[in-house]
This record gives sequence, C-alpha cells and structure tokens, in this order.
Amino acid sequence: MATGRTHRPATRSRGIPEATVARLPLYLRALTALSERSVPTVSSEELAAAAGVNSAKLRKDFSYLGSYGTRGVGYDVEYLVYQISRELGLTQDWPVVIVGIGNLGAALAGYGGFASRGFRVAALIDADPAMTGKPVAGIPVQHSDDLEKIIEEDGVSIGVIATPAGVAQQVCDRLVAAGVTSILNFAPTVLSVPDGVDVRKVDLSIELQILAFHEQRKAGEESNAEADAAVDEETATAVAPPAPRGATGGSRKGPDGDVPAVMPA
Amino acid sequence: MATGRTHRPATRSRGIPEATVARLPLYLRALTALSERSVPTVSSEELAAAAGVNSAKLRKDFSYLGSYGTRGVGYDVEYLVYQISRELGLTQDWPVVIVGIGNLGAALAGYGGFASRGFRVAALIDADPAMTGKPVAGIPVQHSDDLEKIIEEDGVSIGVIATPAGVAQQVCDRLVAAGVTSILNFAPTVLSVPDGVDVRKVDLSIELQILAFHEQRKAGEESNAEADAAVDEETATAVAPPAPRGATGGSRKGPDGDVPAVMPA
DNA sequence: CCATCTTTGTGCACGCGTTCACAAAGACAT
DNA sequence: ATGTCTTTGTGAACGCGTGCACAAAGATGG
Ligand SMILES: NC(=O)c1ccc[n+]([C@@H]2O[C@H](COP(=O)([O-])OP(=O)(O)OC[C@H]3O[C@@H](n4cnc5c(N)ncnc54)[C@H](O)[C@@H]3O)[C@@H](O)[C@H]2O)c1
Ligand SMILES: NC(=O)c1ccc[n+]([C@@H]2O[C@H](COP(=O)([O-])OP(=O)(O)OC[C@H]3O[C@@H](n4cnc5c(N)ncnc54)[C@H](O)[C@@H]3O)[C@@H](O)[C@H]2O)c1
Repeated sequence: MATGRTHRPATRSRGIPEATVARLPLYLRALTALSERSVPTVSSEELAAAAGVNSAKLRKDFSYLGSYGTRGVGYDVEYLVYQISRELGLTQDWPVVIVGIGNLGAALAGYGGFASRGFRVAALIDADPAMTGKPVAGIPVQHSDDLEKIIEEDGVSIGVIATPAGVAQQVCDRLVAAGVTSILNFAPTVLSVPDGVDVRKVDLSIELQILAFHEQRKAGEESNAEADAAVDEETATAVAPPAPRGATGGSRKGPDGDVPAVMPA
Repeated sequence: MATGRTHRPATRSRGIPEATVARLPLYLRALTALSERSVPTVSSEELAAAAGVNSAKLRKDFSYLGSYGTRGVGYDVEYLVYQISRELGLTQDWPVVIVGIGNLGAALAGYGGFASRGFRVAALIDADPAMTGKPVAGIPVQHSDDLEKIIEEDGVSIGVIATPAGVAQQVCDRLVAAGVTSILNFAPTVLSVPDGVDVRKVDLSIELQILAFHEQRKAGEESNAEADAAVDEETATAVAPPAPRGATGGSRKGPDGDVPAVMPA
C-alpha cells in the first residue's frame, strides 16, 4: 500500500481487523456505484470482483460487521452502504484543515472527493503572508498564525499536511497541540506523534521506488544476472563504500527533491 | 497502508519480502539525510529510530540484501545508500509519463521528488486539445492521441494516471497496450490489468475514511455506546434497508466526488 | 594477545491475514 | 410441505510479517 499506519501496535479497534477497515472504503465505493444504478442486491462474488478482492475475504470482512447478507440472495446494497458508512463514521461531518497551500495543497483544496462523504474543508492554512486572504478553490487562505484558533473554533480533528518536508514535524506538533488527533501527511518525512494520534502518509516517491524495484526485476532476471553478479563482486571485496554511481553521481538532493528532514539524533 | 499492491499473489520476488521492499525507500531516505550530514556509520538502532521502525525489523530487512553491517560498529552509510539504490533499481533512469494534467497532474508534474532519484518526467499527456502544447512545469503537454508513440519512442515503462476515474481504465488499457508495465493510479477506481503489470494506487478518499473510522472510535467508545446501540436495534429489526441517513441524505455523488467507475457486471 | 563491550544477524515463537472448503440458511418452485 | 439450488458465514489450515532474545562477530583498550 502506498500508505501505512504509523505508530500504535495494530491493535484491532473493538474487533474489526485493521486490514478489514482499510478495505471497507473500497466496498463502499463499489456499493455506491451499484446503488446509483439502482441495483437492489449483490452477491459476494460480484461485489468482490468489483472491489478487486477475493470473495471469501469480502464475506469474512462483512462478518465482522454482523450478518447483513441473505443466503441464496446476497447483500442488500442500500442497507450495506448504510452499515459501512456508519461503521466508518461517515454519517457525521468531519471538518478538515489543509496546511500548506502550494501546488499540492491547492489541488487537494479543489478536490471534489474531499467535499463528499462527510469531509468538509474547514480551512486552508499557509505560512506565506502573500497567500493570506487569497481564495483557493473558493476558500480564502488563512495565515498559520491563526492555526490554533481555527482548529479549536471549528472543532477540527483531522489535519492534512502538504507543506515542505522540513517544516512538516513542526506543523504536525502544532496541529496535535491544538487538538488534531488524525493526520494525513503528504510530506516525505516520518512524523512522530504522541499516543492516541493517528498518522497516515501518502508518499509518491516511495510508491515509484517500489514500482521501480519490480520493474527492474521484470526487465532483468537473466540479462542482469551477469552484470549484477559483477557489480556484487566488485563492491563486496571493497569494504570501503564505492564511489557514488557514475551516471547520476556527485552531490544531489534528497530522494524526494525536498529538504531532508532533520534527524532526531 | 494508504497504498497496496493489486493483483499478483504477493510472491516475494527472488527472496526479498514485499514488506521489506516497501520499507527500503524509507531507509534510503533516512540514509541520504545522514549522508548529507557526512555521518560515516549508523547503528541499526539509530537508523530504525530515524525511519520510524523497529530495529530488529530493520536488521532483518537488511539481512535479505546481504551482510552489509559490521558488528560492534553499525552500517556504512554511503555503502548502504548504494546497495539499497541498486536493489531498488534507482541506479538507472526511469522515464515516467503522467496522463491527465489537471489540478493533480500539474502538481505532480512540478513535483521535485519526481526528478530526483532516477525518475524523469518523459511526457505530460492530456486529452484536452486546449492543453496541447501548453507548458506545465516547463514541459509541453502532448495530446493523448500520441500516447502510444510517446511511450514507445521513449521506452517508458512507468505510467501515472491522474485522469478522472471514469476514463482511468481506458487510459490504463492504452498504457498497457503501448508497453507500460507499472502504473501508479491516483484515480479512485480499481484498475484491472493483465499479469505482469504492477498497479499501485494512491487514494486520498480511502485514507481519510480510515482516519475517520479511528477518529470515531476515539471520540465515541462510551458516549456513542447508547446511540450506537439504539441505531443498531432500529436498523436490525427492519430487514428492509433504512432510509438514507438524514443529515446528508438524498441522492449524492460517489464517495469520491468523481463519476463512479462503470462496473464490469 | 586477551578481555571486554558493542552491535549485528538470525532462530524461534506468536499473531494477523488470507484462503479453502463446507455446512447451514434461506429463497423459490412445485 | 418438501425438495432443490444458491449463497452466506465461518472453522480450520497455512503463510507471512513482527519482535524477542541471544549467540557470534568483531572492534577497541590494555
Ligand atoms: N506536488 C506534488 O505532486 C507532491 C507529491 C507528493 C508529495 N508532495 C509533497 O507535498 C509537500 C508540498 O508539495 P508542493 O509541491 O505543494 O510544495 P509547494 O512548495 O508548492 O507548497 C508548499 C506550501 O507550504 C507552505 N508552507 C511552508 N511552510 C509552512 C508552514 N510552516 N506552515 C504552513 N505552510 C507552510 C508554503 O508557503 C507553500 O505554499 C512537499 O512536502 C512535497 O514533498 C508533493
Ligand atoms: N485533486 C486532488 O487533490 C486529487 C486527490 C486525489 C485524487 N484525485 C484524483 O485524481 C484525478 C485527477 O484529479 P484532478 O483534480 O486533477 O482532476 P481534473 O479534472 O483537474 O483533471 C483531469 C484531467 O484529465 C484530463 N483527461 C480527461 N480524460 C482524459 C483522457 N482520456 N486522457 C488523458 N487525459 C484526460 C482532463 O483534460 C483534465 O485535464 C481524479 O480521478 C481525482 O479523483 C485528485
């Protein structure tokens, strides 16, 4: 997954496994599409195909929510939409703040997927005074000096960080101190937060690197076999680190083109 | 995780577990930061802290790559950077195309993290004729009619989809037919691809919903106990689906504010 | 050269997640 | 009412991932 929970030892909250929770939105999406086509019921097989998962897995997932199916028939689409929505907490409104209204933050602000399903952009926050008051996607940007006030007044509990990596931890600390307990982080940094705060990250760079790994495997396999072995031997004998790789050698920026986060130690 | 591999039954490629592969970029990032501070060596404990993982896990991860550490000392930073880069396939250049240059696509095009670490934006592609030729982040947008030609000429094997969900599958099919074997999908749809093609997805909406789930759990727990039970009873007795939830009821768009993907069946 | 101290590499156990396979449940027709 | 046929819900087995705990390796100091 492009994302992953951070912290908290994966204790299944109440009884629903974390892996199941992560799939519920997928089911919900497929179910919503069926609902719009006025399909009354759906079998686990069909729904599983639409969501791209195994049907047994889907049935087990639903079994954690309760017995909502009818044997011989399947699941009532509308009823399931309701149950999953309720389980995910989408029956209530979640005000969200976005911090860092640059390229990415602006795109997020204008994203339709935000507004639907109970997520409401409560505020856009940026440190740049030139941005203050300027409307982005119809919402005026507010200065980060007012961050605490905004969070408290609106009762915001979910924050999105789209600032440069270098300031992400500071921003995170301020959000948490102000009362935010869930953070979606787009900056390529490991955020450390106190217990009780959930952090999920979206990391484009990591996704690409994982794809590159598999791509290399697909491309090579036998043609890379000799070359790989040769490199292996060369570098293995030299205990000292080899010179930076030729093509792109020399000093360069971090793996993400961002300022590397300051390390704790 | 925010992301997740799709298809392919998680066979560990050659011997490196998928979970380990997903963490290598994290280690690489931390190591690069250390490298820039000219730190010569680092212990598993320190590096694990910087990457936000367990030190035993980190050591086990590295053990899959080989024995690159020195007992009593730790790991040579430069050497490890090189080994991980090589393992991830970052020593070569990966041309990438971005399809769908809207709000998100434009942000991605201008993202610094793309250019570094061997990923090069080979082309920006959009179906809107008005966009054609217009430079975005210094790169002229090309029309999607030329998609196949671009892919083949540049030998592109990684594609990024940032189009509306409704056309994502079509775009995906064209990319795959043209030779792309790795896809990073930002559209909220399940993509189906032939064997041998890797798909990873970044789904903002899913991340938010997972956060909302945990948020609800944190908020409620006992105050929601009665309310929840009441709702449970009411809906459980009525076998027929209940009316859409009051506050935000009525017909609405999909969970992502996008056109729901057309279902196969 | 030996002792001590640090840190790696990994054997092992445990728990979570996935999948198979099937009995039970219920719809539907006769 | 009874039988058939579809589909759910779940017991059980398996495999992967995680983390503990420790022996082996090697650096460092005397
Ligand atoms: N652009 C992308 O496609 C993309 C993709 C993946 C990740 N990211 C990451 O997302 C983050 C933002 O990317 P971007 O391209 O929008 O960068 P950007 O430079 O365009 O925007 C950053 C914004 O954050 C604001 N900012 C800086 N410090 C702040 C602070 N302390 N408090 C509040 N706001 C502050 C800046 O004023 C600026 O508007 C970066 O960490 C980047 O690595 C971006
Ligand atoms: N904006 C965000 O922050 C955000 C966040 C998460 C996910 N997404 C998803 O990313 C996708 C793009 O979002 P957006 O906000 O940039 O939308 P957008 O409407 O601004 O951009 C979509 C672009 O795709 C182009 N396009 C349409 N059909 C095409 C085709 N067949 N071939 C090539 N290009 C085509 C359009 O011309 C347009 O430029 C959507 O699926 C959205 O759900 C967006």
